[in-house]
Amino acid sequence: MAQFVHPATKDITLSGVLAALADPIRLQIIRGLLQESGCLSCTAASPCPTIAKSTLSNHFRVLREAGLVQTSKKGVEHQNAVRAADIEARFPGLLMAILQSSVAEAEAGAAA
Amino acid sequence: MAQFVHPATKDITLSGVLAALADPIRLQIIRGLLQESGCLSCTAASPCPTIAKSTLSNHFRVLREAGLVQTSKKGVEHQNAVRAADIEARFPGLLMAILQSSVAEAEAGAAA
DNA sequence: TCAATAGTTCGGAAGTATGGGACTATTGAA
DNA sequence: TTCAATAGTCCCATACTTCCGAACTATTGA
Repeated sequence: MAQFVHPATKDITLSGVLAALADPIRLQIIRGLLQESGCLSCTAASPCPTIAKSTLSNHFRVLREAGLVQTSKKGVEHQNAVRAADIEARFPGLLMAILQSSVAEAEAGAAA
Repeated sequence: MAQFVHPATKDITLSGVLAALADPIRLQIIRGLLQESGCLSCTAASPCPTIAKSTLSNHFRVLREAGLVQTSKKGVEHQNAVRAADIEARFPGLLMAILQSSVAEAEAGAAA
């Protein structure tokens, strides 16, 4: 297993990023990671405890392959961090706009 | 068939928008529509002539249901327009950020 | 060495995309 | 009115992805 395959910054695709963030669970994972200033284990980053481990593992694989998170093995856990700087370098403003939209949507939903 | 069902502005979801734009073909359709200042027929908006009509129709259905385009019947054709103002009202800056990222990606690809 | 914990991988069920062909609706000509 | 042409949609079969449970691997600690 060793280390995971992460795409280079230049290999991050817009479609990949959008597809990864189109899933509400994955978007929440990213939001959670950013709130905790990065570095959470997979289960700690799960937005909802009923999700099966295998499903969660799959979500993290998608996020890794999209270039959104960097995973490194640390003992028995995996440390996950958002590659915010890489995303910003490749697609300036994109991640911020999506996260702000996510907040806007949550607020509108709460107000309704 | 009459008119199509378009979601209200407040019913546009972030996941729906991201999922719709995660497909490169649909993203190109949106870019094409915006370049032509809206209003293109379905086949005219197709980025590539080899796509089957049924597939194209399906892409437009996804875009409509996501709230990204407004389709109205005009004679034998369908007029498609991007709901830029609605998207901007619901998710300020989002569409612009995605489109700019799309341009950035195309330029980086061309430079490589 | 054995148990516990954190993730990954495998396999089946359910949902989703693609494209071919048939269908509907409008237009224009005979 | 009737017929052909054109623009899209609907239906179906095939192929691919997603989700979850179960089995597996790797690390830690007793």
